Amino acid sequence: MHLQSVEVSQSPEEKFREYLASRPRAQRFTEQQRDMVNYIFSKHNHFDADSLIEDMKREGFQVSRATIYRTLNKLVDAGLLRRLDVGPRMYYEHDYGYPQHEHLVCQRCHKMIEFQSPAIEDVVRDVCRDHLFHFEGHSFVIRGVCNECNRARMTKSRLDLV
Amino acid sequence: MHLQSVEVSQSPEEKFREYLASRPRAQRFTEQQRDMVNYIFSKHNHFDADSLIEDMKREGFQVSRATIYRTLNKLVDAGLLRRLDVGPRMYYEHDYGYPQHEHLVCQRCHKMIEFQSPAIEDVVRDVCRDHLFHFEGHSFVIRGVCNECNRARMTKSRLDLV
DNA sequence: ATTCTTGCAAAGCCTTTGCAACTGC
DNA sequence: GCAGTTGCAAAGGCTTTGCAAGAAT
Repeated sequence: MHLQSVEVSQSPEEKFREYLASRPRAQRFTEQQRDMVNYIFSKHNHFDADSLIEDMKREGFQVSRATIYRTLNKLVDAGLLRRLDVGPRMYYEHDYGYPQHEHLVCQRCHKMIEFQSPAIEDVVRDVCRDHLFHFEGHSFVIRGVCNECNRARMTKSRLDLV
Repeated sequence: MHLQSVEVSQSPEEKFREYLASRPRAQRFTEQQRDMVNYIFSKHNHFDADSLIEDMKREGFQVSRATIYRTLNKLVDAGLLRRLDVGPRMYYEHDYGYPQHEHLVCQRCHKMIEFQSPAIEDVVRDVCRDHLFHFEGHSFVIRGVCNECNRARMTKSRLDLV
């Protein structure tokens, strides 16, 4: 179901501490931040700020909306999370320890399916070279309806005919 | 600079009228809508709602924010415009009479550079087939810094060294 | 002790919407 | 004249932020 993880030498928590310590003015590592990093990296999910808040609260963690947003931004800066700018809200996913990939997004159930494509990496490299464009990142999203939702729809329309 | 246009048999205005007339309950074609269609298709630009309002007002057209938003949605439904979900606001570009393409987005000057890539079309087709995914659309955005901004930056840093 | 983080609520930003007046057909 | 459109201002949805209290180093 998931793509294969990449070898990493530090835990996400260690990597985040290192990032915080390396800032021009050292930033602090708090309990809530530690809980967030560990919670996020204990799962492999695409998530948004709201569902993270809801899930962590349900599991008994102390989290506030403002701190979630602030820490998510730091985690993106630190290279631990990737931001997926798809639709009206931001989604996040593991960056650290997880390979570059692209997404299929189902417009009915909002599931995200990951896939890897060397061909796309090639296109990115060639296009940036041709345009003397300094690459910083890319996002590739295919929108549509996943197999399950499609089957549900077909079953329903067959029933409608009866 | 631009990609080559595609042959079309109707004017954008005609195509929009046809779309409006074909709705379950026929919708009306108003003066402000006509002005918008003609204004938008008289230029080739990526634009957002705000800049469209500003530009049209500057050229003496009567436009209101609510109507701009409402009409942009209709133009997307009608297949005249494509919506580019990049960054915090929506951008729009011609769909009718313009070929499918992808974008490089400069993070300094926000310029969008278009490019076409058959390889990407192939990847889309293959991936959707493999995942039994019903394709509805895709978006591919490469983020980075364009050549001009890069040169400006390099010139500046050279000056800084003096 | 100092400086950063937190949490609340308020503000910001973009987009949508309720409603009364208006207008295309 | 009916049904859809407009324009205003208000509301909505998501994210950021000012500030006073609290915590990390």
